[in-house]
Amino acid sequence: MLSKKAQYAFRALTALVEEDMPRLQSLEGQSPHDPAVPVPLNLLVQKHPMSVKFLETIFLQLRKAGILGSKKGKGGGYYLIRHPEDVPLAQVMRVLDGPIAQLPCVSLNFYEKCEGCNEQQCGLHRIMSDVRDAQLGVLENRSLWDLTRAGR
Amino acid sequence: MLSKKAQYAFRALTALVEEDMPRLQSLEGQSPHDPAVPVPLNLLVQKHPMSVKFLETIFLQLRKAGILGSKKGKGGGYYLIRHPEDVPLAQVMRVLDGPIAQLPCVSLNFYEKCEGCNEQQCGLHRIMSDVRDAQLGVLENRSLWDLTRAGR
DNA sequence: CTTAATCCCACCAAATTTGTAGGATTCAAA
DNA sequence: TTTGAATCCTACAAATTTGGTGGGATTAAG
Repeated sequence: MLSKKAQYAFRALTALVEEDMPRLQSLEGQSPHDPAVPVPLNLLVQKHPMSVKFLETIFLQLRKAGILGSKKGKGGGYYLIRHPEDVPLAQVMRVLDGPIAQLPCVSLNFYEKCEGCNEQQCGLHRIMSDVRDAQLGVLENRSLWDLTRAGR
Repeated sequence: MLSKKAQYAFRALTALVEEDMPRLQSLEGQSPHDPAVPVPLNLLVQKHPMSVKFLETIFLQLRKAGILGSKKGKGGGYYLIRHPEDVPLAQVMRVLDGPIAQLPCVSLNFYEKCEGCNEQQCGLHRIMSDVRDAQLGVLENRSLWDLTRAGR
């Protein structure tokens, strides 16, 4: 299951993208030239009620991971560094929740050898690799942009 | 990620199936007529080192869920009620770890409505449904039997 | 100078996970 | 009928993770 952290993050990021919508739509298909406008957290929290303090720690993580940028002081806030279409959900989840795979020994980004099981001939290893591939097939190909487009 | 409980369970169940192999192979394709032989926990633990006490609580859960049967007393132990091919991994995981889905509102067996999000037009809901389907596509179609067959 | 915002870090309470302890019960075989 | 081997059951304990909170420091606009 997704942690509350990731759930809050997705809600807030959705709101952030929607806030940035006018600018993003200004140049259809091409990357916009206007710089992103920082959105303060309290604005995002108004749309989806949650603790500002908690969201603060979440967005801080996302900033350190290179997904968000920030501007301090009055008129500051957070903004997306890349186009929302270029941020797969898998990346957000890895930053906040760690591995996506069901076992450390099948994780692509958080691999750890499992002691006492020969990966070549371990049935569980093979099956969980299939599960991981199935999950990533979706999560690497859906972006923050897709979060805002409700109907298919 | 799978809990230790589920990981231990899969290891022990693999050992249990292997222990029962001669009987299962007696009638290729057809269900065997010989009754299953109870295997005591200490035998399973010898193959994959782990706490007997902990495995006890795990197998107790699996028995109450109708996956395992048990026989008490001397010569007793646990045995599979159905053919290993008829026990999808998804079922074992649900018993021990609960929901497989990433969100309660997309879970088939542990559904809970998420407050503050209209499921019809929630982008996250739609995407996580796709993830769930992708996972179940594997987990509902791989069984305890597949755990014992190493090479494809 | 004031106000609004992020930044940073420590800490905390609750929940969950990962077991352990100790006996009660059942059954087969000596 | 005694003994030993096994499951059954419940409670509890230790460790880890989760889900936050608090208090300030820093930065920047007006």
